[in-house]
Amino acid sequence: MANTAIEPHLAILRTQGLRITPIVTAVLNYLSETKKVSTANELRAEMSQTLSYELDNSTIYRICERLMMCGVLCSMHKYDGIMRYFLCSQPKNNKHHHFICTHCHRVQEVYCNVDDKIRKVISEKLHGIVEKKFIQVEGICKECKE
Amino acid sequence: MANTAIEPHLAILRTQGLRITPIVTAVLNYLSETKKVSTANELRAEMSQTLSYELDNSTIYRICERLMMCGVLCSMHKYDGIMRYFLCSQPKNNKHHHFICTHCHRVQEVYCNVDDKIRKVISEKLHGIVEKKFIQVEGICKECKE
DNA sequence: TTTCTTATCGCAAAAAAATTGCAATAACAG
DNA sequence: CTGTTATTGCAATTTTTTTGCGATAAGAAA
Repeated sequence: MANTAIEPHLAILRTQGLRITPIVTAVLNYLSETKKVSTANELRAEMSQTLSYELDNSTIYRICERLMMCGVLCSMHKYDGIMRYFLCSQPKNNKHHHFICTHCHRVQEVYCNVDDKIRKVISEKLHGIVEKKFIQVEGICKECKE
Repeated sequence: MANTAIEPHLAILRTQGLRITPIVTAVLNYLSETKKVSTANELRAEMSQTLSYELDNSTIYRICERLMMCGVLCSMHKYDGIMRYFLCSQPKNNKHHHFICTHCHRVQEVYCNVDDKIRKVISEKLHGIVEKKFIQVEGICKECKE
C-alpha cells in the first residue's frame, strides 16, 4: 500500500540528491495521510511506532530542516512557541494561508486574497514596505464541527 | 521625567491589585519609549542596565506574564520561535494587526479590515469556524526606509 | 551483484528558552 | 508605622532545539 500522494515530494528530494530513507518516507506518509501540523516530538513518537524502534529527536529535526529547505515542508509556531511542521503542497506560493483545526490539528490551505489589501494599507497608512506576511487562522474544521 | 504615556497601563495594574515596582515601570517605560518587540532576554539586559543591577530572567518572564494577563502586553513568536513582548495600546481589539519593522524592531498597529474577508472565505470554502486569527506583517517602516 | 561515495542516522552532550519552589523583600492599604 | 501578601532573587529543573562524530546505509556506477 504505497502512498502515491507523496510521489511528487519524493521526486523533489531526488532532484536535490537527498536520500529517500525509511524515516523520511514515514514522515511524509504520516503528514500526507493525517494532514496534521505536528511537533518534532509528535513526529518522533509516531515514527518510532511506525518503524518499531525508538528514533532520536535530532534525526527528526534534521529531516524536517532538510525537507523545509527544499520546500516540501512548511513550519509554523503556534502560540506556545513550539515548532510545528506540515506538508506543503504549494510551497512558496504567498497567495495561500493556513487554517488549523484546534480540535484535530489538521491544516487546510485557503486561498484568501487579502495580501494586496494588507500591502496597500501598510503602504498608505504607515508608509512602510511589506516583506513577509504571516497569516494563520485557527478554528474548528468542517469535520470536527459535525 | 516621568513618562505619562504609561499612566493608563499603570492604572490597569492598580485596579487588578498588581504592584507597581521599579522593574515593572522600567519595562513599561522601555517598551513605551522604544515601541519595540523585545525578547525576555533583551528586556532583562536593558532593565539591568536601567536599574544598575543584574535582574533574573525568571523575574522578566513573570512580569511579562502578569502584564499579558491584564492586557497591557501582547506577545508574539517571530519565525525563530522566541517569545517577544510589546506594549498593547488596544488590547483585545481584534480589528488591528501588527507591523514589525525588521530593521528597528518597532511595532506599529495597523487597522486592516481583512478579518471579515478571512472569516467569510473559511466559512464558505472550508465550512470551518474561525476562532483565532494571527496576522503578522514584517517589513521596513517609514523611518528605516528613509 | 558488488563496490564506492557520502548523505543520513544514532548517541551523547550541550545550548537556549522557559518554568518552578521557596525564602527574603518590598509595595501599599489601613 | 504596621501588617499583609504580591513580587523578587536564586538555584535548580524542564523542555525544545542544536551540534559533533563515528557508524551505517542509500543510491550511483562498475
